[in-house]
Amino acid sequence: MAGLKTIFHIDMDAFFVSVEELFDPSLKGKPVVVGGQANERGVVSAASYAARKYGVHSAMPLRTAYKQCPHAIFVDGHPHRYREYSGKVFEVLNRFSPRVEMASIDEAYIDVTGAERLLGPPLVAAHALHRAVKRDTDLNCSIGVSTSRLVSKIASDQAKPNGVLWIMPGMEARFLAPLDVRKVPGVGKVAEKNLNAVGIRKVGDLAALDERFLEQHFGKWGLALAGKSHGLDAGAWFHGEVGDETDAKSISHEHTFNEDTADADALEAMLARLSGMVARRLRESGLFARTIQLKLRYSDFKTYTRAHTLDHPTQLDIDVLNESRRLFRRAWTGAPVRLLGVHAGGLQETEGQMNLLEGERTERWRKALEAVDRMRDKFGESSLSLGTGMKSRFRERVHENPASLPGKGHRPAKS
DNA sequence: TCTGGGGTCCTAGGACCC
DNA sequence: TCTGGGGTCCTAGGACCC
Repeated sequence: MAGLKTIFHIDMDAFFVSVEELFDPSLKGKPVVVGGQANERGVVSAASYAARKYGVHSAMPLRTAYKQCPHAIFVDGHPHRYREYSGKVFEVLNRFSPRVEMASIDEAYIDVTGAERLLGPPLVAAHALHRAVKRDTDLNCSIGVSTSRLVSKIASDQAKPNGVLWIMPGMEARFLAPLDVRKVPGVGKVAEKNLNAVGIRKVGDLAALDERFLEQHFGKWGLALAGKSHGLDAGAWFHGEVGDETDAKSISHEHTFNEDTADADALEAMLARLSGMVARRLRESGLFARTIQLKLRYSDFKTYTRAHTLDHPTQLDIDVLNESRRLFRRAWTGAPVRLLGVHAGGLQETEGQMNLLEGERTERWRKALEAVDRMRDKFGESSLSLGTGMKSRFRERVHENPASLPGKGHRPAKS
């Protein structure tokens, strides 16, 4: 048994709904749909168990959810609330092990290998954690315990709602065998169909196959799938120790219009807003983007992306906007647009080589924009805007002299 | 059914280089 | 003449996850 790990996967039950219930207890026990109003463009972010009885589930269009369950209560999402409670969950987990990894806002892994003397046997420790989460956050979760991330994640899913499931070392394959292949993380609708087409329905069917067969049919992905069917962390799932920091690979923002629009001014104003949001997050995380990508979706849902790699990586609104606007003007057919997106990739921590003039220009802009960021923090997102969406007199001033933006010496008194 | 928003990873072709 | 082989970067698209 030496070398075996003990990994917990903690998954919050109906997380967004449960947080909303804390703020409005009258929602408890009722069919609740979080994500938007019944007649809005959008999808279900989370559905209460009462709503799930009517076939409502996450990712379902809101209008469909309304048809399935007209008496459901539709609630707008509150991301800041979910982040706050996600932080509370993290604090509880962190008391049990320093090796914590929030895999998303509502799920986490912790590695408790070697903590048996401190926490007791795996199942005892898991139950203690389950109680601690409930006591400190007033939220239910489910916990899977095993020797791998993969099996623990599948186990927490099987334990729902509000349960704990331990798959003892050596029992992994037997636990997985009767489950549908769709339960394996990484197997979605398309992969499920492709696997079914060659007669594979259960994880046990996968495990019984020669892995060379899977590699021949499905390539690298198939080989990783063979490993997963035996309970191993394989492929992209095999990422180092629990809690290892990984650098962000991209930053993006996108917006779906309430109604499709072919109004060039409105589209470019949105492009300016999205570019500003992306650039701001680049500055906040101290990153520079090498590649800017535009995303364009038309009424028929056909989606196009156009990317360009810059000579000099940037974190400035003006550069992100200039590039995304150039890509937009080249790509847009003039037809009504459903969605616009701006994406920054090829992220790095320095801006690299630059000549003196460019360096000075960049530095002036960076300082000005940091001042704008601070202003927005104080007075709200709409207090200042740059680029297309900006009031024209303000735009002139900025273009002539970025240093004249509110900043040092011009800062209004503290409120 | 009429399909959000923020991500990650993978594939595949062409350019370009040695 | 009639076509190499690998490596890396760029771009576009798609599956998948929460």
